[in-house]
Amino acid sequence: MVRRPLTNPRKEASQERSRATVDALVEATARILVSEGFDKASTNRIAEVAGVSVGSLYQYFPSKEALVAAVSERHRQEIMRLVRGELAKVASQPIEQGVRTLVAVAIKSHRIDPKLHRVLAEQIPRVGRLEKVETFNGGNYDLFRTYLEEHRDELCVDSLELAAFVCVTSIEALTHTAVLHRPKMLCGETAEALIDDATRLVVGYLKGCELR
Amino acid sequence: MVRRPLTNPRKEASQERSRATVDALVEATARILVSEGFDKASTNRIAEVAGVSVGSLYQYFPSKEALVAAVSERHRQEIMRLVRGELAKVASQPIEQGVRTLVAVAIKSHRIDPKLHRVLAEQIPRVGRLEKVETFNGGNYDLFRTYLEEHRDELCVDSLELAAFVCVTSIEALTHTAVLHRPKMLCGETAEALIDDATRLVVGYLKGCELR
DNA sequence: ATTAAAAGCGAGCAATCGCTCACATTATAG
DNA sequence: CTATAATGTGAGCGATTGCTCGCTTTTAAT
Repeated sequence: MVRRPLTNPRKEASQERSRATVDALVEATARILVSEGFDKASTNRIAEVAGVSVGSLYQYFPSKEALVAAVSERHRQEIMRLVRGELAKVASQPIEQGVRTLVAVAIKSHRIDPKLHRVLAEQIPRVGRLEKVETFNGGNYDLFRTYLEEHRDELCVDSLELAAFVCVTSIEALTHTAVLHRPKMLCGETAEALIDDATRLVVGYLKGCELR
Repeated sequence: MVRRPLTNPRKEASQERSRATVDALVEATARILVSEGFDKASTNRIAEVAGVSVGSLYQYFPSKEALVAAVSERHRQEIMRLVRGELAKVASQPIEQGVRTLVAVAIKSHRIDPKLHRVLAEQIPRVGRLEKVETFNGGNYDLFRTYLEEHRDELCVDSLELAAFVCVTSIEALTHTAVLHRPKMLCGETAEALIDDATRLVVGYLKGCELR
């Protein structure tokens, strides 16, 4: 059996020209996802918008899924960069203030590219290699867990593992749902009310021992 | 301009035979969604599995979307029926016990048909007439809000509206994520720990005044 | 028995999709 | 300059999709 010479191999971009092509493709995919939706993001259309040929597209991305995954990954990393930075700042602050900052940054992270965030959350079928796109929190659990460990003495919970899950999941859900489905909730003083309550929810849980 | 005689009109099933056809179609759609995924759920395949012809399918459902929407709606109503029933039982119980029961029922509701629930949550592109599928909580906010109103004196929150949002969103996210992405968390005593913590999270928020 | 409406059928059309491949162009090395 | 690799091209294939329409069968009413 003979290996086909050089047909399939999806290459890694090495020269500068090809790097630009790859960037254009990812960027075009993101733009189409936002402006036309997932259905309309066909490989032909992506290539057209990117200003390259379909052939070139398939030199760097083995499938349409791979392109969407690249867009999703880029977005996830932007969010992680923001969260990581903010978490470093509040590392030494007490729980009360730290959590409040994190709630604020959670909202902020949903505003990096809200339209893309929405499409990624609502229109992408999590299947095949898109299965692990899941939530954008993968690494956030560990980050927050580490933060909690450094404040162990302030806390009143049995398991930091479980606590991190409860806090991150709740904050993510509250901010995600608010931004996507309750836009009014983030206008004017209502936004403050949400941040207040979300903070109280989480801090009360982390510090309150009186119950059980 | 002449109206086409009887071509498009997607009819409401009136005779008994056609009712069976409609049921078979919805059931087939659900089965395919679960066993083969959204992509494979083509109208031709749905009709084949249902044991009817594509023509019959289009007599009752104007599009593939409509079929998926019907499946989603059926699932949503099953959940609502469960929640509504349980909420009636705890209506007169104190917050502490009521919330605990509701957390339990939230988990239970995710187990009505977990595989279908997962497909509906992860693979269905929320677009067109599927846009309002959203979460399965639409009516739950109001239900829970009513419950809170009847226990106003036990609570320590500014806005019941906001409180209902915070509680329902958190409980839904915690149970949803646990069932779908943390199956181990619901085995043995870990399940109790999650229920304990989720309850403490919500109750502490609803009753705790000491903070701010 | 006659008739008309209701329900069911399925071959097949038009459109689209993801993707390939034979070829052209551009860059790099000797 | 020449050779070779890297990069880019786009017509178009094969498969699939959502859906239509002319037709048959079943049911209910007269």
